[in-house]
Amino acid sequence: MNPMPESLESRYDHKATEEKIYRLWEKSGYFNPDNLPFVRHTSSVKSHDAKAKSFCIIMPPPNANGALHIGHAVGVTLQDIMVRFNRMRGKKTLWLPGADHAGFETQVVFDKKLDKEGRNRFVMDREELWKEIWDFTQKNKEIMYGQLKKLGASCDWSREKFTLDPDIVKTVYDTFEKLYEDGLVYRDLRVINWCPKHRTALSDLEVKYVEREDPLYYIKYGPLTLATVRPETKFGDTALAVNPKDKRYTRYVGKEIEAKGVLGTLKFKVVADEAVDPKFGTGVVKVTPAHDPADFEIWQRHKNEIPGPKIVIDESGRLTGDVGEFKGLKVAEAREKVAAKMKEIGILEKIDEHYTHQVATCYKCGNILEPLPKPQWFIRMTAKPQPKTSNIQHLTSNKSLRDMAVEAVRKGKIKFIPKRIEKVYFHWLKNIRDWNISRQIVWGIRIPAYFCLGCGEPKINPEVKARWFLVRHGETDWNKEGRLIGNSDIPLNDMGRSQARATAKKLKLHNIDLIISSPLARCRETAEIIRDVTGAELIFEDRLIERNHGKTEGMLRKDAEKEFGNLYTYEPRIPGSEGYRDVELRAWEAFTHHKNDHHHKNVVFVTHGGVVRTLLKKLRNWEVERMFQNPSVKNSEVFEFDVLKKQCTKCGGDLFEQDPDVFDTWFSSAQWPFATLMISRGSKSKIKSQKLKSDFEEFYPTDVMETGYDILFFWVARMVMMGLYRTGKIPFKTVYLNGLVRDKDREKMSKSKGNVIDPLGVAEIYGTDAVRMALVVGNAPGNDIVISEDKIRGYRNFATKLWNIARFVVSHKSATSYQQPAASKNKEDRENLAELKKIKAKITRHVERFEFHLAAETIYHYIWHTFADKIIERYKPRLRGESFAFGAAMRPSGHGAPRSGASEGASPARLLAGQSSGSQGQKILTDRAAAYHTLETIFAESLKMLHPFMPFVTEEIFQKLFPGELLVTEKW
RNA sequence: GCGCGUUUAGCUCAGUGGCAGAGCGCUCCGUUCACAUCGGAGAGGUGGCAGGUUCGAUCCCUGCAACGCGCACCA
Repeated sequence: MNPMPESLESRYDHKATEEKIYRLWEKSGYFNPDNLPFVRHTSSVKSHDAKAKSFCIIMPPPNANGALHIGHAVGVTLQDIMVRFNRMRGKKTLWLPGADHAGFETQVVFDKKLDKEGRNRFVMDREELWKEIWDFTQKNKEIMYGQLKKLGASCDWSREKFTLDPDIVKTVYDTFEKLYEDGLVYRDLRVINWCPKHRTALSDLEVKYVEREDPLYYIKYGPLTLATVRPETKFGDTALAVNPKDKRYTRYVGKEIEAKGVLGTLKFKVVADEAVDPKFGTGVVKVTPAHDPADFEIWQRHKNEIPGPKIVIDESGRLTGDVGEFKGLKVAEAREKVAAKMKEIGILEKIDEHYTHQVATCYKCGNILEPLPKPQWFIRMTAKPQPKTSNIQHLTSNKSLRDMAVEAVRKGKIKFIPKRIEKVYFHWLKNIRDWNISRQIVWGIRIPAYFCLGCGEPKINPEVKARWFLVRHGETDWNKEGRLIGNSDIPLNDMGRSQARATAKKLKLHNIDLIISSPLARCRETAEIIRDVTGAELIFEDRLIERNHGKTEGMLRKDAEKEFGNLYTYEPRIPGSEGYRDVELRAWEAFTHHKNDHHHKNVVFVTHGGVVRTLLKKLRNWEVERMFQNPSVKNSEVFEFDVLKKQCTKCGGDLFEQDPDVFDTWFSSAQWPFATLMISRGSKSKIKSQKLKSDFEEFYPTDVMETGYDILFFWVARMVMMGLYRTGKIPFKTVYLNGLVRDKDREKMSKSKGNVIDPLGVAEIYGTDAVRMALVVGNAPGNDIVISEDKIRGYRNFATKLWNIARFVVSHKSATSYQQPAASKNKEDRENLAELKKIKAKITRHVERFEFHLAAETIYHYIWHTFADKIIERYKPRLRGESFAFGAAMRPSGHGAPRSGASEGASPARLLAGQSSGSQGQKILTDRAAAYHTLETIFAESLKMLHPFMPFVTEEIFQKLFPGELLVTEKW
């Protein structure tokens, strides 16, 4: 027998309740599918048993770079509805939570933070910056998880994953390696989308085209005239092109024409290419392969005829190279000045001032993107795998990634809700191009590509045996003053010591075993600081001392230069000095000697600027000129090399340098469904011996992927590709796409517009349940969601209504346990229970069909306008024992009495003495019990049906009504 | 240019081949024992426009318009 229910407070206090209830759920452990109990059958209302035994949703990991917004709340609510519903139906239900490091997005957020602090990542040390962002995301992650709990997310926290967890990173590396082995990933020089502000490449998806009106310049090129909006790229022109069918220009094709240019006379060859539209402009285009993707392709088609990319714009969007007086100007300034100059020298024929076109901009900062030629890693979307090794057994499919993704949906293995999204999906895949996955930022998963120092051959995901570092000593006073220091024993100054400490701290992350240092004071001190911080062994090596400057030692560099000319020569020039050749000889001898002895250790060489230079030359196989062109080594600067277990297959070298770039976050996100589930939980032998299924076997393919339609291409399509590629199976069976949340004026919410609704803020005011309900009702799949505080308030009122219904029901509760009552013979009871059954079937159907908005509205209406307004009102007389006095509902038969007699002490205060004796009194009593039980059954079922939508208030009431029971695992 | 979506009450949105729905807002009435964070009653829609299919269309088809979105592009 359960204890008597507590009476309810007069008001529902969501603040006190929500936290308490979430703790109760967590304590039960039922969010972890491994702990789920056998489902009890407590209801007289039948529901069909679920056929499938498990149910799994992988939560789209929110970005760990800020608080959750209302869009997250939509997703969390919809997923939680599905998860709670399926759990209540007895399925082994897993909802796996996580967080995304969100490479570029987080980098941008962090850049802004740095900017506010007057800092800038481009001058920061990689490791230092990484550590800071790591701390930043970890902090955000914890806040975010707290927010998910506040939203009632019933996910399994024991399986929580972060996209930078080592096991996830390993999976991502393995995928990259497999792609490489299958010939589906390659590194190539292409003209890519470059954001000059963020200084990184972007994928095609991250480009936002905006319409702009710009002048269209008609420029005379010798006998021809062409139109361009970018006269400033003229310096990078390497040819002219016309359409092969354009008769006007046939006679020029293959010929070289001479043209007057801003910087003098130019000669260009004219090529014929289909890409040129004869109807646009004059039908002649200039070919600028370095700064226009289309021109780059024209060049590739005419490689033998015309010169390749000639770079005239740099990474910050300024003119560079052979551009005369325009050097250093930003693109926009240069455009005007070049145009003015053209006009001046009479080659500007005319200007169409109102030419509208689409301009590629950065989707984050809105700056105009600069097409630049850069070698990047690309994934082939439309090519079949071509394994590098002859062993093709490991191939999961012989189809291109694109074709796999198309087929899975075409064959109906993956269903989209709403269905119309399929068309968009197919259309995108049809036109897809190779995916640039390199990003020139620090925050992310660093690409596991190592380039052989000897020959440049890449090695993917190799085993690293040891890391070797070249470090220049910290600053000395002579450095500061600009004096040449060779073998003089000048100590570090304060700055030098602090530089050395910073470097030491960084090196500590790499578990240094050995420090090999030049014995000169400035190196010795630096090395000792590194030793003290890292605890590594320190030895000295005479062959690492600085170049002997001979007569110039101790002189100010400018004075020395004045007197002796160029100081930086391969052969000795200054009396008594060494040339770089001499330094190179002895330094390389020392390096190889120690490498033989210590190749398995992590080693730091502490040495001098000149020595580092010569070592870099040898290591990187530079020509002599390249060594001198390269900027000089800064005090305490570090160069890292990796010693790989296996030698380079091409040249036999074992020293490599890792690609500094990181992956596009979506590359790792694309692997999220299987990466999170492939992680071994407990020992494999345990799983094997107990014949337990691993998470991957149990839950993959997952059931539903619920996310916003705005990341259909970014994420969903790529998950399908990567899932199929790695596992041979689809990652999920159904994709449910929700809309974007808009404000009352249908504006997209954004921080900059200031129209954001903070879901946690309004939850604090109106309760989480009200927010969830407001986000679900009227929210058809794929349609944008309009939310207002009024609507939330409306559902807060509903929670209050529910609470008051509970107060009424509980106040009539007898000392009965919650058991299945015998069927009431009372017509009214039977009719109401029959209607309840219908409503339940309807709601079940709606939820199964992902029509959550309809399910929510149905239960809302049933509870308020049927149960509360009609049923309760009609039952009031019976509950008061008045029904017989009016000869109402119940037939004069006692058979309908529920098994669990509800007589003694039932609703004590309301039992009037006169009615509790005699046969008439008995009938009244049994009718009251039947009425109550019907009411309680309907209410309990209503609570269940509402629970996925409004979990907190329903659980709280359930606790009061049936102390000791848990609604969260009640049988649906 | 190609494609997609939307157009229903004052506002924001659901839904259905057969008397048109919700929330909020509005009007009137009501604080008696679940509930004023409420209850009761009510006003309010030629369902964008024009055709077609049908016994019957808000729903299906065609065209148009307005708004929104996605994709692709030529300098």
